[in-house]
Amino acid sequence: MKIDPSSPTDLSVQIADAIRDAIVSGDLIVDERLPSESELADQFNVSRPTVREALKRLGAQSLIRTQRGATGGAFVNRLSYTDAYDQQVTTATLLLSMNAVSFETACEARYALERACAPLSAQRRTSDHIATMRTEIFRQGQPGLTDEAFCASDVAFHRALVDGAGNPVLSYQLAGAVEAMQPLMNMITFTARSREAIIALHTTIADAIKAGD
Amino acid sequence: MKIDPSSPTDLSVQIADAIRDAIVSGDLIVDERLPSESELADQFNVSRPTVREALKRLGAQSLIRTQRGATGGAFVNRLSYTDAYDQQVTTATLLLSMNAVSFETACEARYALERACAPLSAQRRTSDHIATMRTEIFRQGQPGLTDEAFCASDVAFHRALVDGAGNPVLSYQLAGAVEAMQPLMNMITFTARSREAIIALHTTIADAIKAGD
DNA sequence: GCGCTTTAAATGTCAGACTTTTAAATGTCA
DNA sequence: TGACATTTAAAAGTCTGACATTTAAAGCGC
Repeated sequence: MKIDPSSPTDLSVQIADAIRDAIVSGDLIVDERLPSESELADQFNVSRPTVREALKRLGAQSLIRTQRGATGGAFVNRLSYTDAYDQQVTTATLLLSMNAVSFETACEARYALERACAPLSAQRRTSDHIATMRTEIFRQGQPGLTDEAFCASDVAFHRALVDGAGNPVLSYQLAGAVEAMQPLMNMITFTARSREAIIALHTTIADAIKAGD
Repeated sequence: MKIDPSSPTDLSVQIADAIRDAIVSGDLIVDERLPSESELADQFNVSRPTVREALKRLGAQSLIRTQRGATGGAFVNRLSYTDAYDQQVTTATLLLSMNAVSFETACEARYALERACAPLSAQRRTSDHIATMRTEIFRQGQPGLTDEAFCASDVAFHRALVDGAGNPVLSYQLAGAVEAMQPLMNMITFTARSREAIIALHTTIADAIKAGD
């Protein structure tokens, strides 16, 4: 692992990239302990704060975790499904809220992805998933429900549908599309009529999934 | 924006979260300049290195960019599609390489996602997409092609298929599944027979897309 | 009015010290 | 001997203050 002090790129970025590459390429394996900050500073011939900034970058990407104390240090992190999921949701939310993609595009993507999940979900869903879907449909039919609560319930319904497919990669992908759309959907006012239409659609879907179709 | 100095959580993490929330919630808008590091240090009542570590975290997530010089500083970043795409690929690659999800699961997800894209792609693909697909199929049929090159061509084929759908969100989602699988696929040896089967499948797909079906 | 120089503001980097946390080594007592 | 308390050392977390570098704008001379 080498860096170029004369490069215009920040040293902390170079160091972070060097360590990241070592992790991705497998030179550093999961749960392995990195040298201490002082040792890294010596290795790269930079100061400790610079090393720390690099480590913070890696920490932000969940590539490492740090522990204080005698046996502490920075450890290569096993990227958990939950971490990846959170990152995905944050990224997708920003993409939408900053208008990098339009609401319509996201809607279309969500619909297409759900169509892809439905057959798998029909095969594998447990009774829990069906129950969740039914509960949410019932909730959506309650009078006096705020638009915001209606949206939240809608998201919960779709998540149950996707989770039913039993494929974490799909759940993870759709999480971005579904959850990221929530803030935008909260700005929409649903009429009683449109709510009815949505509930009817949900009911049809739930029935089909239950029937294994 | 407030932090709790008595909390066990690192101050730099608290600060990063506070600023991130301000961005996501819209309190800080795109291209807005954050206060200088010294000012932030005063506001949060911490030292400048601590603020810097927080900013590095945000920079790693592409939430801000920094500029040096007189009018420099940290600016709220418009998350570009490209940035999100790169992050997605990195995350997905790690998920797979660290065995958080199995190769089979990823394959299934890829297949399901592609089925979702195919109808859209059939409608919207340009002749460029078709041409790319044909080129890659031809390349795959070349004798003497290494397994690695065969994989790369396979990835290119699938990317053309997805891009044909003209939906950046779908392209972005599938990018993770497709590109992340490449390193694992590179470890597979393809027999002449299995290559033939794959090429035949690709040809069928390309024909169907071209026919608008 | 154009172009060069100066200057100030901001980030990037460094050095060294101190604080806090944590676990292991050591010591003490029943 | 064994369980518990104490000490100690290692490491991250934080702070202070300084200097280097970059960059754009203000100032100046022609």
